[in-house]
This record gives sequence, structure tokens and C-alpha cells, in this order.
Amino acid sequence: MPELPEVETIKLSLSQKLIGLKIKKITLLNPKSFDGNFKGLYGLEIKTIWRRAKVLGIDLVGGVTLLIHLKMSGQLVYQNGQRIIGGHPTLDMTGSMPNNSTRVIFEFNDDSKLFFNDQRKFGWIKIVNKEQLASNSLLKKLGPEPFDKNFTWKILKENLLKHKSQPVKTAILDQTTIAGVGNIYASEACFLAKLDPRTKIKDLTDSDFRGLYEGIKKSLGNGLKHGGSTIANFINPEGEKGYYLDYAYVYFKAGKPCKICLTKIEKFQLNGRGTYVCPNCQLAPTL
DNA sequence: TGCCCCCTGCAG
DNA sequence: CTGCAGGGGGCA
Repeated sequence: MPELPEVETIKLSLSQKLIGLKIKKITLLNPKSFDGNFKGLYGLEIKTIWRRAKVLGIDLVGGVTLLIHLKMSGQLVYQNGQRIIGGHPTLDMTGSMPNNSTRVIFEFNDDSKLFFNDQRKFGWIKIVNKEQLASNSLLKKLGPEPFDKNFTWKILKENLLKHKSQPVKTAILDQTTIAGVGNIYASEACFLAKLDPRTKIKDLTDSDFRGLYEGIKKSLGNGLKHGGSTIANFINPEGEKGYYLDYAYVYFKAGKPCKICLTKIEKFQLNGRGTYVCPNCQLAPTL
């Protein structure tokens, strides 16, 4: 599910709720979702929460970190006391937790709970120490954060040029090129850059690289502004959906009129991923 | 550099 | 029933 804006939304919310709490108990409803000696975390206090690409990190006092990847359908829902949180469009309309998708339950010293729900079971939680964190193969390979001050269009260009024969959308989905862009914002960024997603990297001009850089930052920024995107599964820790898709130009808009030129948005598969374009605003490349 | 796979559930 | 869904690891 989540790409950078969704994971960032979760990070900001959990930072308000979890810092200073101590882990009292962890229940594994699906042991494969959790890697590590969970009982060793009992009593440890939550110090900081961070995000890198689509990975969430929860640092505990004592040099231990929980790495969390939500993959396609993961949720982190926080419940305090008896309050029934927002509800869910497909999984459980009452919003009561745990539900059929709950894989891991964290209980804290104030009796509040954090539910890791993951319908498709692709997501994972992993305990790492400082050394394992520093050498983690996924984190090590990641490209620059889109909102890092040192990230420039020239760096994007340089990284993209390592994938000269790839379509532009495929290249920006590669987390070693740029961190945190997923299938929704990749389509949106190509639209904003007026580039057909199938355009090969080797055919891009400097003006295209600049446009892509701006388009990526703008689409991710808008996603964050609207609390992320909900297709079916994404909800924030309060149980609320994200509304970016109401503002998106092409993603999930097949058959609908382009917001700029009214041409019908088209959908096709590109390297196995659903891809959306306005055939008028994004001129098809010579294939 | 592409394709299959991990899984569950929903829409058509 | 088939196809498809915010990801990414592993394998030719």
C-alpha cells in the first residue's frame, strides 16, 4: 500500500502517540509477520520514530530498532482505551480491533495498543540492533530522499541515467534511483512532467529531468498534504483514509476526463504494474 | 533487466 | 471463474 506520503503520515501520527510509552506485551497472530525475539522488547521505551523510503523505524531505548515495512496492504492502527476508531472501507466497518487482518498487537504501559494489520501478509516487522541497522541491505541500497535539501534534479538525472534503456516510470519506481516513490506517485509524476511513462531514460532531455524532479516532489507533497492515498487498505493510525486520489490527475482515473484537457485517461500495464496516462497531455513516445 | 512469487479478497 | 491491488526479493 503505502508509498512515501502514506508512511510519512503514519510516522507523524505515531510520533504524537507512542514516544515515551513502554512496550508491555506483544502478541503474534501471524508469526511470519515478525522477525526477532519479541519478548526481549518488554519494558523498553519508545524513543524516536523515523522514515526512510517506505520503511518505518521505531527506535527503542537501549539501541534496538523495530523496522516496519507495510508493503501492499499493511496498516498501523492505534487504539487508546475503549475508543472505537474510524472504521475501514473493506475490512471491518466497525473499526474494532483486532480484526481478520491483524497480524501483530503491541500493548503499552498505559494499556493503549498498536495493531499491525496486513491483509496480504507481505509486510514485516523486524528487530535490529545498531549494527544490523547500519548494514541492512534494503536500507543501504536506497537512493536519495525526495525532500532532502541536498537532492537536486542533477542527482536525479545521474541516477536515472544508470537505467538508460528503462521506461521512465519503471526507473523512478526503483528505490535505488530515488527513495519512496511507488506506483501511484510514479504515474502522477510522469503526468506532471508531461512525459509518457514508457519514454526511455535515454530519450529524456535536461528539461525532462527537471520536470520529472518537480513532478515527483509535487505529487509526493500533494499526497502528504491530503493524508495519503486510499485505494482499499490504507488508513492512518486513527483509522482514517487518505484523500489524495480525489486530487490525482491520472491514477485510478481510467475512462475519466483529464482534468486539464478532458481527454479520457487510459490505463495499461507497464512491467506488470497498472499505469495511467492522459494520451493528450503525455505525448506517446516512439516505441 | 524482466518475470514470478509471496498472500488475501474484491470486482467484474 | 479470472484479473487485479500502494512492494520488492530472487531468479534466470
